Amino acid sequence: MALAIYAETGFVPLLPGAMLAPVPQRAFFVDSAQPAWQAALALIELHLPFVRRTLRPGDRFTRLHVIHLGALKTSTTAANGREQLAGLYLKGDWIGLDGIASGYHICAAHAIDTSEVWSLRYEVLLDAAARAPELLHAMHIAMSRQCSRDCAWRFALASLPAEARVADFLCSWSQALAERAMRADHIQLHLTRAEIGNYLGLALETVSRAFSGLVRRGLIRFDDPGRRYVAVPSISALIAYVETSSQPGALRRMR
Amino acid sequence: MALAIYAETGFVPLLPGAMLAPVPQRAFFVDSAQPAWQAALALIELHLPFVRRTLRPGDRFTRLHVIHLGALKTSTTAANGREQLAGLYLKGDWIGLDGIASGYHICAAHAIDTSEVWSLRYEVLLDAAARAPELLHAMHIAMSRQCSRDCAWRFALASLPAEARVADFLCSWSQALAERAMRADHIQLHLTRAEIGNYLGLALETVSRAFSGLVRRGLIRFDDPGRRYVAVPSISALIAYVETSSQPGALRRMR
DNA sequence: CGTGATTTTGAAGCATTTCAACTCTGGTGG
DNA sequence: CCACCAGAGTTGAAATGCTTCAAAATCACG
Repeated sequence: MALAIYAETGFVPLLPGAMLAPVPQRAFFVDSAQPAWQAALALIELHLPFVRRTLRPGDRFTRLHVIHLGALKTSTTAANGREQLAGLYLKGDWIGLDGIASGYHICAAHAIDTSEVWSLRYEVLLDAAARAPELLHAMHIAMSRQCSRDCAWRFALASLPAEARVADFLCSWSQALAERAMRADHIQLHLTRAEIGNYLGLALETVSRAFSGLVRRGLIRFDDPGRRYVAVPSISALIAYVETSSQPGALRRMR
Repeated sequence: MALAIYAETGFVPLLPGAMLAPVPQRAFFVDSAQPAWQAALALIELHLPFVRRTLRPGDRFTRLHVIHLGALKTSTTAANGREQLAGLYLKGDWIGLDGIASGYHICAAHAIDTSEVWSLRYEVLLDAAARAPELLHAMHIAMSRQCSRDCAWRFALASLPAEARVADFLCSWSQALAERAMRADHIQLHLTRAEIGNYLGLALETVSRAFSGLVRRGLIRFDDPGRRYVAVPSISALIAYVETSSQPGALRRMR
């Protein structure tokens, strides 16, 4: 795992209108070899002790978890009882990071496919990190990715119409599969239309119509009767569709 | 800073439908004394070296930043040039965490009020963290809070109608001020209606109408002619309004 | 081969966006 | 000091997109 380091330390007063600039510079570590999810799993296996356990539906516990296999969803339950899907997670993703700040987990996690999770105690992880800084960095990458993902998702939710939002959802999913060297052109939705709608802020009927629309455009295909296995003939076409759809109502001259 | 530690380490296979349960148990550290933002600033001051610098509007750089004073906004720019507000940050918040994973920053930060930022190199932070684990924990708390906040915001965006979404925005802002021992009943919006709309996924006219509606309900007041200083007579009333509004379209029986 | 859950589709209703006109604020220069 | 102007905010009316309600089709499961 080759690492390059950039950036310096500074103490910076800002005036209104000042700007901390974005993209093209590189910052922090740049991982040029192994994918992040794989590195995290390898490091954990190397440095941390495990206790093998079985979790059956209905069991409950609270810890920091790294997905070794399968797929999970997280959800929050609001005061009024409304449930809200918070995220979808695959191999190498970390779950439970939201609990560090408050001492309580905000989200519950549900397996949506046969899964295996490595469950860690936070302070054991920190101990191990003292001996293996890469392990710590792996955790930071996981948290950072989470933030980035949320950021991208926010963009979709705030600026895309229904059909493009569903398309974007599929693109993200496909990309997540590709990063894990899994088939990215066949997506198995382990979720109902209602759950997808909940996740995307749409009514389930709207999700259904969006799928139908995408099929009509030839951007996706359903090969199974249950309509839960999405085939994506051309991911780039799907991405292009999302991008053209984000033009409208482009929030005229902001700022 | 008294800390309590819970949870153990385990290795957990999951079946579909299995669940990593949520709330009521405590997890990880529970900070029972100093507020998180204050602890972070104190720890940094104690353990890290600073270089004093001035950043003028238009200057640009990329690093990890902790806000010592003021208010910043972050935004992303999509491929098609559309700008999207990503977040608002106050004293003690960390900016730039999104850059750890990819080596690139996804967001640009703009000061929306006179601000002072402490700028750190990630690897210097890690070095210092080896000697002062609390410092590391402070950073983890910051990242974790970021995730939690995004999660709550996602809820608002996906499930609240326009007027309640604006109300929720004000509630969050007010709460952020309260956590920092600042006046929480007078909010200075350093943002235009267009920016607020962009942030909340609404047209600027809708934001304006929502404000008018909230004034009509007596939930807020504008005391200035510019209509940028919001007075909130009763925060609890505002919160209550948000909660009653999240009932409808409650996404009938999900799952 | 029913039964219940999930998905699809249609039509009506509603919230939000869009388009457009107008007001107000704050800054600039005559 | 006042007139003017650009930017920001408000408000109305029409258009649109999404939700809701309703019903039918399909699938999964015992």
